[in-house]
Parts: sequence; structure tokens; C-alpha cells
Amino acid sequence: MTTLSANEIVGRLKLHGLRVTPQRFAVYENLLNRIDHPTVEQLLVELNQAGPVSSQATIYNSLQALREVGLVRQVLLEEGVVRYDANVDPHHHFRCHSCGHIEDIPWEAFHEVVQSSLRPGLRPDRYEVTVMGTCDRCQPPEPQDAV
Amino acid sequence: MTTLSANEIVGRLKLHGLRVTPQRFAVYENLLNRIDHPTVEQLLVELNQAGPVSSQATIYNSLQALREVGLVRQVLLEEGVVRYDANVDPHHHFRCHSCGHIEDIPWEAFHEVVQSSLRPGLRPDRYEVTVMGTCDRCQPPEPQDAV
DNA sequence: TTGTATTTTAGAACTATTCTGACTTAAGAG
DNA sequence: CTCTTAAGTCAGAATAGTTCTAAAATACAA
Ligand SMILES: [Mn+2]
Ligand SMILES: [Mn+2]
Ligand SMILES: [Zn+2]
Ligand SMILES: [Zn+2]
Repeated sequence: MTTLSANEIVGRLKLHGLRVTPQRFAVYENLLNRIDHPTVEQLLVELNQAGPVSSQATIYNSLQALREVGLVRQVLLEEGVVRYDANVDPHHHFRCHSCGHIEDIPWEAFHEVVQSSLRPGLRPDRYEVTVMGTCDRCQPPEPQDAV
Repeated sequence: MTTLSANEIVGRLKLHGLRVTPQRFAVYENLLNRIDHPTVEQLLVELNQAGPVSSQATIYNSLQALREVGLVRQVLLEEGVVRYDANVDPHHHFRCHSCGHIEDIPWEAFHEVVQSSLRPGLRPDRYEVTVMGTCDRCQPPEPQDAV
């Protein structure tokens, strides 16, 4: 989450062979500066809030280009909702089904569990845990109890 | 995976307050008898293979009804692909990114890992592990080795 | 059997995403 | 710089998965 400078963002794009257009820059910069895993619609609204920056088609194009070089990934947690994430380091996700809040779960949280637990024959090379539950702000009306 | 008799299937539907129509029965029965997590399209083709059984709209309707009473669940593993599963017991999924084969991973495989590994404040009530890798039939071109 | 709320269905509508093709631009070469 | 052109942008059309509509059919309780 360390905020990247404009130069660093440009550097990353060029490093991956992407031309630096204002639209592409804006999409990536915006995605880097938020932790909420936005949808295309949300990106579109926020980017064009203070005057037009990017068309819808270009946001789709930019996300696709960024995805192809591995700077951005999709996150699929809900049916019919595609979210985008500029955190491409392996990690997991938590989703509050009360308020919809989504947050990252560090990769280390489920350390090494998977590799050892699969049946022989399956060669895992990636895995991801999705946890659904209730976040801090949405605790259900329970009186008092601990884990 | 124990094959259910027609009577048992009817019983389940009624138990959940669903009327037993030929279409709804066929959708649920088909889903119970396969382990491949089919899409709507695949269900449509297979159900109507030997003469018309159910329209597309009715398959969507049936799946929605079955889902609402908890007899069927969706499985989201790939972008833009919604799959259905009549196994509603908690379990995880493996997906071979070579052939697309999908298989269940028993719930016990990752027993108790999650509950203990989350930050305080989050109350998990469901979680799911998605493992991507290579299945038996798609082992990469390695010379010789055994399991 | 009958009555009625539910279900089925073809086709229309809707929605997220991709495509099209004319125009614009980033950036390397000279 | 200026030129050149492959790459990018964008409005609108097209596509695809899903839901809606409303008329006809039907499950099932009485
Ligand atoms: Mn994330
Ligand atoms: Mn399954
Ligand atoms: Zn919440
Ligand atoms: Zn395979």
C-alpha cells in the first residue's frame, strides 16, 4: 500500500512494455491507491468525477492490458461481480456479507496448508482462500462471547 | 454421490416446499448424478438431448428455486463462467488449468486452518479454498517419476 | 373434480463486456 | 524538433449470459 510516485507508476508501465497514456496511467494509479477492489463501474465513476478522463471502453482496454502484463488481477467473490486488484502478490480475501466490505488476508495466514493436504495426482501451483463472514463494523447482535 | 431414487428426489423437493414439476425434477436429478459442476448451457444440452425436456428459461428458474432452498449452489472458479453443484455440503474445489477438469476437495482437507488464522475483528462463518493446478491426466512433460 | 397459485415458455429486455472502425497519440528514428 | 506509424482512444454497434413478461399449462389441496 506504499503510495507510488507518478514516476514509479510510469516506470512500471514501461517496464512491462506498455505505452503510458493518460487513461492507462489513471486507471492503474487509481487502482493502486485503493484497497476496496472496485468494479469497472466504480472505476469509471471515480475517474471521471472531475471531468472526463477515460471512456468505459478504454477502462476495459486498460484493465485488460494491465492484466496481461501481470500488474492487475481480477477478483471473483460474488456472482456477476468482477472486481479488480492492483495487489498482485499472492493473498486471500475476506468478504463481509453484511456490508460487502472486502479486505485482503495476508498470504502467510494459511501458510503451507494446501500443498500437503491434496490427494496424490493433483499438482497445485496456485490456491486462494475466500472467507465470508462479518467484519468489525457489522458484528451481529450477540451479547458477550469470545472465540 | 450415492445415487438417489426418484422417490428420494421428490421427497427432497417437497421437503423444501418446492412443487415437483418434470422440469425441476430433471434439473435436480441431472445435477445430482454428475460431478462435473456443469454450466446452464451444459445442463440445457444434456437435458434436451433425447427430446425436449426443459426450456432455457426454466432451467434458470429451476436452478434459482433449488438454490433458494439450499439444494443447489453456484460455483465460481473462472471469470464469466457460472457452474452449479448439487453437493451443498461444505467443500473446496480443484481446477486443472490445462484441461479444465474440476473436482471436489473434501472439507476435512484444510481442517480448522482458517478459524485460527484471521485477524481479530473478523468473524468467519464460511470459507472456501480454490486450488488451481494440473490434474493426473495433464501432468507436464516431465521425463520419469512416480507419485 | 375443481380452483387457483405456481410454473413453463418463447421471445423481449436487460446488462456486462467486447468489437468496429475512424480518429488520435506516444514515442522511437532521423 | 519533426516525422512516422504502431498502438491507443472512443462512441456506438454487437454479443452473450441472464432476467423479465405475460399468456398458456399444470401441480396439488380441497
Ligand atoms: Mn486483494
Ligand atoms: Mn463441488
Ligand atoms: Zn461489514
Ligand atoms: Zn487436467
